[in-house]
Amino acid sequence: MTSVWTRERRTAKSPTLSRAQIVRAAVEILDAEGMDALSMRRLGTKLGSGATSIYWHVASKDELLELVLDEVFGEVPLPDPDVIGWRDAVSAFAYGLRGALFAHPWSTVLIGAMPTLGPNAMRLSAGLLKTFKLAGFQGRALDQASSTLMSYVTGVTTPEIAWQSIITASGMSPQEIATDMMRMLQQAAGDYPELVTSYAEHEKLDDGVASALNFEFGLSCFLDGLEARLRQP
Amino acid sequence: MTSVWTRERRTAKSPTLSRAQIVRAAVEILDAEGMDALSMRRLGTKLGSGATSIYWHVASKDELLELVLDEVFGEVPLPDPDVIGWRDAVSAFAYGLRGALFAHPWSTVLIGAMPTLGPNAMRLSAGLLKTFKLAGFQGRALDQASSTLMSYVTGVTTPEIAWQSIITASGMSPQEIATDMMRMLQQAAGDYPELVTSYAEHEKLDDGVASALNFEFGLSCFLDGLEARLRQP
DNA sequence: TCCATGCTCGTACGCCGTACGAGATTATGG
DNA sequence: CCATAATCTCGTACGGCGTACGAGCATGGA
Repeated sequence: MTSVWTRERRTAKSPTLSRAQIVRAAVEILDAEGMDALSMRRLGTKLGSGATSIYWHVASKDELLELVLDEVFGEVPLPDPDVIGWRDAVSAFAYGLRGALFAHPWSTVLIGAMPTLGPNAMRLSAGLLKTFKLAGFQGRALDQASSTLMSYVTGVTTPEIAWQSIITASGMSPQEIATDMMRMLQQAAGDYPELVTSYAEHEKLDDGVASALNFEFGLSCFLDGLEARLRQP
Repeated sequence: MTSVWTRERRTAKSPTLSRAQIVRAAVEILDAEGMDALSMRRLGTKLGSGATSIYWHVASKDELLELVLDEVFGEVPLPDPDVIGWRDAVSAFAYGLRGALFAHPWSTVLIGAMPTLGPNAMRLSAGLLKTFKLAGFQGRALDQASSTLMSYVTGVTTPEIAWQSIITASGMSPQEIATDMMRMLQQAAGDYPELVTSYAEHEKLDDGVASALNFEFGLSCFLDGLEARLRQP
């Protein structure tokens, strides 16, 4: 079979181990030490059980990762468009999703590697769909608007997180990084001047601030485009 | 050190093995059999050399993967905005990138996992920057427009590819898949009706067509938003 | 001829995911 | 209250992984 979500659950009511516990422990390890640190043995140890005991509750490590990813989606709040209007609701949702991904930086690599079909992911999709429907979208455009928005958020957040992870993992000072970057720009064939100025532009800001501005920029462009489409379909 | 791109190259002029060969062979394995099939031993065998010989040319498997990812970016054509205008150039670029990612479906998981700082990635960034500059963007907006566009393409392509990979990997008929999907939608708590109708909508089209329409939709929304921003900055 | 340098590769280490089946625990129903 | 079945745990083992290490080989300059 192909995914946790497309097969019936195991009955499972055990005192010592449960899916929920396993998933929670896995998230803790991931948050604390990242993907490489998560092994079934390690997880077993953390749960105070044998490594292979986990396999009764979960078919494989991949399946566990699907569960764990859906857990991240579970943290995303779903604002009510009836209260704050569709555009603010979409925007708030986007920021919420972005926040959840940042809170669990390992999640972005999972998104590319497996289906996002879990109940929490579906809750989000349904909520977003409802929001866009309220805005006035219908038919194919409705579907497209909501799936595009989701993809935009993950797409733009992914490299931000990758970038940040590299920096914190390398433990280098901003200055050292800048030196390396310059060396690289120089040695790149062609010596693109646009990139240098663009990088310099970037460096004037704190990384977090630059990220946020970037996110806001793309999001509002996209929403503007959507809104225009709403006026003349 | 943190990335292949931030350290000086090894001199390397060998008759029997070279970076280029290694990378090419790796891409072939990946294209033919996917990420899981790529191991250093396997790659060594394919190259007719010892597995560990590779390690003179490449510091680690991660580094190899960085090289391999940049190879994908190398396949993306960079249209000339002076000839076809900025908007068409951006659009053509977006489709080109999308095509390259589809041609190497393993590439999307790499994007989330490592820096994209290679010479080919930089060539693309620089070209895009030049295009947007010609369109009239400047300062921070210039940088934002181009990085957002890049992220949009990867973000929207990633789940499409993931979805497609799952389907082809499972080897199930479309009918079986539909059944599974319905089962899943039913068992999801709440039984979201929006999702069912949205899924039904989707099912009327060929998967490839639906993907393409979706991509075009988001892209043109985004470009509309950009264009509006160009008129009143 | 000898040596420095560039390059290959066999071996080995410590991990990994997980198949398997024997055992422990709990629930059932006679 | 016991027997049997279902549920759940886990030690062992297998094959494969990335790669550290150092001995070996080729080559070209002194």
